[in-house]
Amino acid sequence: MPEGHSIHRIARQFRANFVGKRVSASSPQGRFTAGAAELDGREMVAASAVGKQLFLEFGPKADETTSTEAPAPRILRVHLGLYGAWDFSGDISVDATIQASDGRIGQTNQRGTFLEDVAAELPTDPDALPDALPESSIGSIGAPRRARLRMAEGEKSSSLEDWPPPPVGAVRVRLLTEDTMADLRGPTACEVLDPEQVQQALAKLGPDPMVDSGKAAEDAFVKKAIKKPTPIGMILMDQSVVSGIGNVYRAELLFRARLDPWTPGRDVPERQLRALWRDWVKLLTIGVETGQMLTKDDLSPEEYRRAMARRSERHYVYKREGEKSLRGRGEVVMEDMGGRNLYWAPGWQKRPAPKPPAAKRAPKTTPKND
DNA sequence: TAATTATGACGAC
DNA sequence: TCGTCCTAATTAC
Repeated sequence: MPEGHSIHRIARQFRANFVGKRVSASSPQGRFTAGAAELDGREMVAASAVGKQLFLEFGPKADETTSTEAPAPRILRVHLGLYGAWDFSGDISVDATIQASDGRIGQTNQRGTFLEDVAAELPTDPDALPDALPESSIGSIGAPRRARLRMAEGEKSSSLEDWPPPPVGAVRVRLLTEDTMADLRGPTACEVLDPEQVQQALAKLGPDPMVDSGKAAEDAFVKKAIKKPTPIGMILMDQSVVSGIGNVYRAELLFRARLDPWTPGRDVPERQLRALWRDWVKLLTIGVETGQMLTKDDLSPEEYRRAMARRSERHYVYKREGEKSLRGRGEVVMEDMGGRNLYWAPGWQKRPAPKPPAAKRAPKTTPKND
């Protein structure tokens, strides 16, 4: 689930429902007891995402405010890895456009109740998505899990006395305020850092369109990618080159760019690298606003409705091996690239001609043939 | 009930 | 290039 768009949505959720509140931190699973104790009782003062990493900043402990030294903020850094997830419950302030485990599309209300009838109000024009979604969608959770549905169903019989709900499964960290709760399961990274360590973590990351906007960000991506001998399909997954792209967005970006994933970065024309960055900006924006990795953009209203209902209908090539109905854009194959499944359409995605070796003094006219 | 799978990243050779 | 870590849902048996 978690490519870059999910993490930005999770950060939004924390900003909406946790920042500015005092937090009780615990580790029901027991694997993060010391870290939780260090955060327990602090106020969450900021929440942000860079690429696939989440940073939750906490203020000083109560007894630190009297200390002569400047109180050190503590930052919880979380990386969800392949299957980590945050589950929110309580007075979660936003309504999220979500897809339930059974494929239904709808929204959640403040206590996670699944509401189906709002699906009809969704815009049918994919290009209109980022601007057309109602304001209430901001701050929603990431992809829902069955657990959220159970929670929603349980709401009917539950009462306020059940608060907080008992942890279900292996909860690494539970963050609890008076009226909201966040449970973290299965992260690949979860640690408490000081500000300097945060800077070190950030320094390893390439630009993230949600954080680094404008030409400087695009240039930073191009500058790194254009000199690498590595296949562009690997480069897009390299978080030190560009942040937030995972296996789905990688495959879809390259299909949309008509670019052979095996093309070495240094053989990709600069204008095509710039186009890749701009398409990433577009796809990430849609992802953050909708919570879905919607990577097709030539859909009829009917196709759009189907894409919202079925994940497989949202992508051109990801997990579409054997797919032949690409409207003349070839057939999808699956290959291994660096230990990950790569999906692409060889008939459609081309390798640009390698650049001619750079001459010492580039002649203005066409060089003569020897 | 067991095996498989996953939208990730790291470290040992 | 491997193996490893972490969890839950899905699929196979």
